[in-house]
Amino acid sequence: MTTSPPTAEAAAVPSRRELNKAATRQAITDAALGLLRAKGPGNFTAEDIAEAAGISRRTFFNYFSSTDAALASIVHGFLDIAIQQLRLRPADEPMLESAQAALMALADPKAVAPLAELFTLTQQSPLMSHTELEAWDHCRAQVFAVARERVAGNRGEQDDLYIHALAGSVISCGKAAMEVWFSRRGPDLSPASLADLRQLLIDAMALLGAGFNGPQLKSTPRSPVSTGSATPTDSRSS
Amino acid sequence: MTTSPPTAEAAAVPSRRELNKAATRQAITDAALGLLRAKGPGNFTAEDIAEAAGISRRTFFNYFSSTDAALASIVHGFLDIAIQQLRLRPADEPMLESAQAALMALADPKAVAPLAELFTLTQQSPLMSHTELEAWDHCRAQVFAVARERVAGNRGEQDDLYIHALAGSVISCGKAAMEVWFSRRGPDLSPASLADLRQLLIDAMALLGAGFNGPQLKSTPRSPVSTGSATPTDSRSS
DNA sequence: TGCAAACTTGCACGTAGTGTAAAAGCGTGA
DNA sequence: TCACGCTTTTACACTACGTGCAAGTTTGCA
Repeated sequence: MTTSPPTAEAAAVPSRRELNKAATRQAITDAALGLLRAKGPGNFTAEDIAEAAGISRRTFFNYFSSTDAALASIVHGFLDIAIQQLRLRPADEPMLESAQAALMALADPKAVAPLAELFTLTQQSPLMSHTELEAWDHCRAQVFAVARERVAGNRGEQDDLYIHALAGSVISCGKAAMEVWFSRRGPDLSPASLADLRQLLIDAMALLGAGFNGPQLKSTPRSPVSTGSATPTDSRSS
Repeated sequence: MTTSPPTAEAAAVPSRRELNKAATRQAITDAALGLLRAKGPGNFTAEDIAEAAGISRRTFFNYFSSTDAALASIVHGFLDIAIQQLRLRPADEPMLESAQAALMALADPKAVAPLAELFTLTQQSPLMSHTELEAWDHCRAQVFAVARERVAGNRGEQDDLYIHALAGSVISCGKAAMEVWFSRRGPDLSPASLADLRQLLIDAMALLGAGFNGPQLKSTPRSPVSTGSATPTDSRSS
């Protein structure tokens, strides 16, 4: 078994180089998060991260274009989970349902834990905004791509507005749910808190699907209002 | 006319200092835009801008935190027009209608001209993304503030999600309309093009109000579809 | 084993952004 | 008109960022 030939699927057996790169990348983000914990946002340099990760400053910049980017990779990893799930949904499913289903994967301790910590650590200062906004926008672009694939071939001209607006709104609502959840529960990752997050994500998508009619939601945090007819909650994927 | 006393309304007669500051600020953005025209994005430094504006490098940084920020002030000025209009709308009007009405002010040559040029000049390169995203997010925060004022006093707890999601979606849809318009018409500021923009903004809000039902809009660019029935015009908000 | 490609590293360079203190400009009252 | 405070501009110095480059080192493969 001397390294299976890279015939078609190269993702199967990662070569030594790829493993090293992945390990280094991980070491950098770990070091960055550690320094964030220890010194607080904005109180450490790229050189500090490199030193903590056991690499040179120059190598750090080979992996990330800035210290912010190193931390934002956590956000990227988080959002990629949702995108990954979104791509698995059937193409004929309504986008909002697909989005809601994909977002459910985010209410998982493994997924949110790094993000929750990052968020609580950077909450007090707007030093994160730059790259974090870009991460969300990158996710928006992914949703846009998925949405366009689904409508592709039809006309692809008149639907531009629809796709752009839909992708942006879905992201905004997902972001809104995350923000409300963070502001409510802080770093709480208990099952009850995660259930709350799940409900917020469902409610946010329901608001979007209902065109924001009615100035306020009447549902208490746990009430089964939202999904009733619109959402595909029946999939016992838990 | 020896400088009317600054009794209560100080905005009436701007002092010499304020005029100077405003002029300097304007000179900087003009210089930045000029350099962008001449050299292209990313091919000039903060010192270049300062020199072109007739000030020192240090003074430039007293006004803007980066070269991007100087250019993004154009975006800020553009979006502030909409926010200004939004605050003038009656408080009992449904948010989506207020938003649509406010957005109409953007389809004005005076307002969009700087933005259109900025956009065409930076379109080819992602060098703008950083600060431009922040400008839109700042606008989102303003919309959020307006929305919260309208619902204030009721409960202000359960509606957090509603307000966050609404503000974000409104911005996303406005942004989508602008993007589609730019990609369609480029720097075209003709009346027909502006009418197209107006229609796109209306359609975007209509999509939002209709919960993105129906995978695609059937309306041709000029058809009077939008406001007629699709929008959440049932004013008596539940 | 040896070669080619990929990766890391140190060095140097220009630029970004900020603190500080002196200089210039502005407002005001005598 | 002048002199006194406050604000703004400016020059200088300094740290950190981000990148090009030319070595050195590791990995893949024959």
